[in-house]
Amino acid sequence: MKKVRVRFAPSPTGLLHLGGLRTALYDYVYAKKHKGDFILRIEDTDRNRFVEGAIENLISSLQSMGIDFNEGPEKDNGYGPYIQSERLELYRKYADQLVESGKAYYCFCSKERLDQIREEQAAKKLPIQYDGFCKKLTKEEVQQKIANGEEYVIRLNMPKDDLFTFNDVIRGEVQIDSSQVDDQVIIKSDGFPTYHLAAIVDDHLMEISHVLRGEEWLPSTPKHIFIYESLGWDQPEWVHLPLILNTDKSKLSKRHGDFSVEAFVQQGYLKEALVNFVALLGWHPQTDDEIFDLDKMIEEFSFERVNKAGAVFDKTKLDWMNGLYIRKLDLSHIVDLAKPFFKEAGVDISDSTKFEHVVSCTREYINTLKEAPEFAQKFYSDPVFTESAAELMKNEDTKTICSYMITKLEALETIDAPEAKSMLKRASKDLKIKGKHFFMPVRAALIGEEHGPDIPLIIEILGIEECKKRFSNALNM
RNA sequence: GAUCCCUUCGUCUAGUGGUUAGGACUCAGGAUUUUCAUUCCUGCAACAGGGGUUCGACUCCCCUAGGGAUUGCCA
Repeated sequence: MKKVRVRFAPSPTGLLHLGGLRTALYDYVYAKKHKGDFILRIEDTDRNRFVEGAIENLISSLQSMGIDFNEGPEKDNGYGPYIQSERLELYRKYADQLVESGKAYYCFCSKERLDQIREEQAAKKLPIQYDGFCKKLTKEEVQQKIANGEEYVIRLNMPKDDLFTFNDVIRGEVQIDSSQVDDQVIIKSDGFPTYHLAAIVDDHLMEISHVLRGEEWLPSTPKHIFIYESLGWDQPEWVHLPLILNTDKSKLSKRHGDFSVEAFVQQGYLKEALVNFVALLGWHPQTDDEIFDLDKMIEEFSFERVNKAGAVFDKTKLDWMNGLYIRKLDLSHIVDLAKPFFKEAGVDISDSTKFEHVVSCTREYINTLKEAPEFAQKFYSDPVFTESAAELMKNEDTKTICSYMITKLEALETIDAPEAKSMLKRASKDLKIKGKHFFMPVRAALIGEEHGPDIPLIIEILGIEECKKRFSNALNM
């Protein structure tokens, strides 16, 4: 069997988005599973859409998700360069070869003419295609026009009465009548190739075994097959992945919000959750397990378990899963990840022992790291009282409890949660105030809310001095 | 308009001729907890429709409908 070599080939036109992440993920786990190579190739053949810094961002986003490519820019394994704009001669060479063999031809049609024929075809409700006008040009005429400096493109000379039948790993046999396939431009007037030529040339030269790409490429696959055949090359396996959709079922796009990996990370989503969640959009392991890491996915991944239908991206479930990981992963790891969010919120977290306690407590309540500072605000600044908590403070019992607590705390040097717990127990007994009539006022006095974390834990986090301060403040309300 | 792809709870999905159609998220109820959150339990909720094939269809075939993608000198 041919060595597995798969590639993720994004265009540097922006940030890595969820769809790209999933494609890269499937590429990666498939390569890993079959001890193959995972190649990153940059498809920057559209100079107009190139975004400065996008290549670097794509690479860092991938790495931040734990997806490493073992071949690509800066990691040449003999198949480079891996950036298409550095491979222009190659595309030109094969385009010439296609022209030579009659599988492609020069076209000098103006944009105006193209627009016009499209308009006419639309009016007549015909398929919209190039009409082959320049196909009849003789070699001499072509030479003459080029010599005159006329702008040109090179188009594929698609057969018109053929049936393209190919096998898609996900969908099975797909048939497309060649009359439906346009004479696609493969070399643009600026001399750059289009995707259709560049991707095929590179996939062949880089010995790609499986082409994983979005389903939107399915209709143009005949063009690609035609190039393979015309050049006498063997086709790779076609693996068209189902689309990730917006809630309205349209292809996930920027118009509906920012679905970049970077944005999710900034919103406090964990790579474990993002990867896990996105993997499930179109793929499912054999078991009912939904929580898994990259290693387990490598073990279990197969194309047979990839779905055909598009998957709607549902943030609610991502939130749940993210919360799960926030609670499940090592505390120290979550503490590190939470730091930037607190810093950004302007919280002084220099007391690392306290901060660790705060995070340990806070993570039980949140689904994204971004929510953490707001929840933890009660541990770092004076409590903001809810209306009902403030009401509680006026209660006589509350005053009694607070004074009692202050006295008891004064006798202590340090306190931890178990000690606090027994102190509270004694207090409740001594004061003969029980259950929520005792605990609610205490919590309210300490954090300004009736509901929230375990009181002993709050006391431990706050420390003796802060507790005393808050109890006496409560006394004066 | 044309071509192609797709169609199980609201959403992600399991299911490959015989199942009480399973799981997860959401939602509702309950248990635990001084409270909230977590956790656990229970519940609500689906095979797009119509024809076949078959002793038997969610599963196979056809049609219809719906959705999506493509239809660029973007990828």
